[in-house]
Parts: sequence; C-alpha cells; structure tokens
Amino acid sequence: MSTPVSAPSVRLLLCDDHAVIRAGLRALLSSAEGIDVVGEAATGEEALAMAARLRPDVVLMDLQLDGGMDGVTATRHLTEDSAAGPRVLVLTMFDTDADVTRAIEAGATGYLLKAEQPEELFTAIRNAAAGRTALSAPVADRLLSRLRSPHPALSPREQEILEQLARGLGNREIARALFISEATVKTHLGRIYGKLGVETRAGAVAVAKEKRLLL
Amino acid sequence: MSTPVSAPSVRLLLCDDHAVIRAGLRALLSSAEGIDVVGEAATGEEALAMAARLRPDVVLMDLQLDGGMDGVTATRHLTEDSAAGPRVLVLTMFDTDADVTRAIEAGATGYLLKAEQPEELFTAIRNAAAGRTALSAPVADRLLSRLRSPHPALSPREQEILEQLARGLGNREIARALFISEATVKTHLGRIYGKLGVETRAGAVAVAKEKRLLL
DNA sequence: CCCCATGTCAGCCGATCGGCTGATGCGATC
DNA sequence: GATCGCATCAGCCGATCGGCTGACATGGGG
Repeated sequence: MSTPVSAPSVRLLLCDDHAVIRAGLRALLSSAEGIDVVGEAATGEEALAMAARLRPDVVLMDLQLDGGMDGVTATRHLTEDSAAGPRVLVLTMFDTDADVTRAIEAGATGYLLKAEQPEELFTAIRNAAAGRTALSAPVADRLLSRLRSPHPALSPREQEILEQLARGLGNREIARALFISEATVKTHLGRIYGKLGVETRAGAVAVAKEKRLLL
Repeated sequence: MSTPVSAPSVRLLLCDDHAVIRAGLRALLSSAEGIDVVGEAATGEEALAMAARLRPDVVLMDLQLDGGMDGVTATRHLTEDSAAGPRVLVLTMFDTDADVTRAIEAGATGYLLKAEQPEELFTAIRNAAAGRTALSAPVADRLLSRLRSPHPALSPREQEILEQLARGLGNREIARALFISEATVKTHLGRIYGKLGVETRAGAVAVAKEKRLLL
C-alpha cells in the first residue's frame, strides 16, 4: 500500500525538563516505526535553539518547564513563523482548562496526556507531522464542554488582583501595589468571586490554584 | 571480583499513573544491565496486588497517583511487613519538604527526582535492591537543611482546618464541619498562620498549595 | 450610534476576621 | 509527677471584608 521511500521517518525533538522522562521517551520512541528522535531539550530556550538547528518535523513539548520560559511561550515562538516552523505536540500531565486553551492559542497542533496509551502517542506524532490535529479524549471532551458554557476567564486586571491576593495581601495593600483605590480592589474582587463561584478570598485562591490560574 | 550467578537481575515493579511514562521507563530500563521490569501498576491498589503476586525486589513508585490511594499510602502498605516486603524507591517530580518527609516516614528506601540523569536511576535501583538508601542531591540537601531548622509541620487537626479553609468556608462553617467551636477554629488558624509565616487566610491557602500541603 | 465589558472610584453597613489574654483536659515524654 | 504539645473553649476589640447602590470613562462590536 505505502511506498517506503515516500514516507521517511518523522524527525522529532523532545522537550521536557526531567532527564529521566526524556530518556524514557527516547527509549520508547526508538521502538516505534517511522519516528526518529533527533534531539532533546531541557528548557524552552534550548528547544528554540535546537529546533532552529535541527529542523525537526515535530517538537514533543511538556508545558511544565523549570527554566525562565514555560512550554506555552516556547510553543508560541516555535510556531510563530508558521511556514517554516515545526509542529508542536504538547505532552503533559494536566488537562486543565487554562493549560489546554493557552497551548492551543499558542499554536500547538495537538495536546496529549501522559496518561495516554503509548500507541496513541505514536499515532499522534505521525499525525502531527502531517499537520493533523491530535487530541486526547479527555482534552477533546473539555474543549467541547467549554464551547457549550462560556468563559469563566478572568480579565487581565482581575488576574493581577488575584496574584496579589494569593500573596496574602489585604485590600489596602493590593490597592497600593497596583496604584488603584481600595474601592476598585473590592469591585474587582467581587467580580472574581462571581467568576470563580466562591464567596471568600481563601476560596478564590484555592479555586485559582485548582484551575491553574495561579503559579 | 563478582560472581555473575550470585547477582541476578533486580526484579522491578513500576507504579505510575501515566501510561506513557510507564512505557518510557520500561523501555529505558530494559536497556540497563541487571534490571528486569516484571510488572506495571497504574494505581496504588494495583501496586499492592501485583507486589504480593510478583514479589519484586524493588517498587519504583510515583507519589502522585490518581486513584483513591496515593503513593505515600501505597509505600506504607508495601513496607509495613518489613521482612518480606519489597524496597520502595520513590521517583517523582517534586522535592517538597512535605513529600520527602512523608515518603521517608512511610518507609521508602530512596527518593529520586525525575530530573535526575538516567544513570542515577539505574544505580539507585541496584542500591535499593541491596537495601542501600538512595537520595537525589537536591533531596539530600533539603533533608539536611530540615534537620537544622525544626518543623514547619502542621498538626493533624491544623491540617483539617486548613482543608476546610481552602474550601472558602468561614470560621463558623469550619466549626460546624469539624464539630468544634468558632473559638477553637480561630486558635488553630492563628497557629497555622504562625507556622506558614502568613497573616491572612488567603495567604495560608497560597502557601499551603505551594508547599503541597493541600491537594 | 448605542451597548456592553472593563476599569476606575465612593460611601454605607453588617458580618467576619485576627490578635489578645487566659483557661481546661489529655496523652506522651522525661 | 512535672512538663510539653495538642486540642478545646471564652470574651473582647479594632481592623478588615463582602455586598450593596451608584457613578464615570474608555473602547470595541453590533
């Protein structure tokens, strides 16, 4: 059916900050047909540099990186010159609203969970190389349910308020930190409570950490 | 020096809730001399059942499991009959105080980070099989510094208060939930603030999530 | 052109919080 | 059997929070 020469191996670049995970993925993928791991990056910066040099077809990207650059930012840079750049396939542990949305917006071609079966990973990589989107089932579910019920998204300013809140600051301190009045802080807080479905500051911090709007 | 027959392969059981990680580790470890992966478990319960059946020398355990039983609990059960049970080597992403302490107390023989080099993992597994402790460098640092400065550990009751706090409950509601008076709740809260180095409920939740005392 | 989301601000008020002092009981440790 | 950590409770008080109503400016989308 297929012509072996016309389907060369997918050139893959790994990006994950954990050496054991990288080594494991490399060992795992080396057993897969048609996938060739051409490099490993431990940070976002490294991934950009190596992608420019190695020209991989697909970058397998973890969202949680410990350097200055997170996976979303790295994905955005990798895909911003859409013609030449590699496809980015996100492989992560979390299927949170915020993560999925940001990764897709940043230009990721697919979003896989580490809980997925290895075969899923292989096919997702080959699909990504061909430009086809690949989503884990739980992620797809989440996206659909999100389209049904609109944004629980915080505005930029509300996000800033929330960050100060998580530092344990009082309204007066938040006001000074952001150069606004206490009244404004209280207004924002009220809206944040509404959007997060809570009634107290502690609850807001808990929900925000839960939904990974913080940290 | 060594007699080949007297050093058979280490029988290893993997326990991690992410199928991709398990497959990667298995592929990686299959390339290592003297290590034989005899099984994979996705949950704590599964790990206990498989350990009883397969009698591995070492269980490589992730602390973050998504079933009802977490890695610490599984470790405790695996090691409680100290004579017959396997050695447990924890392999996780976090080197937080609370995680390390609980794992060690639960009977883990070693604590490795996924950011470690694969060679470290191999030697740690062989060491664990021989009963020798294996700690990642950052983890060892943390343990030492912890011995220098005493517990920021919360008492069980304080932990319960904290959990209610993170749900956004008020003092009165926490009191009702735990069948105590508001006065007692306030007393506990004051001590929690002191231990966590904060002054507000929101700050306490943020620090607790940070130190992984919650969730 | 109007509407709506966002961001800004004000005042009021009751409920809640956080700190304080002080007290009791209980189990473990020494 | 004295001491210490833990858990329990009481009352007081000033500061803060959260909800409310109302207001104004900006900027984008219908």
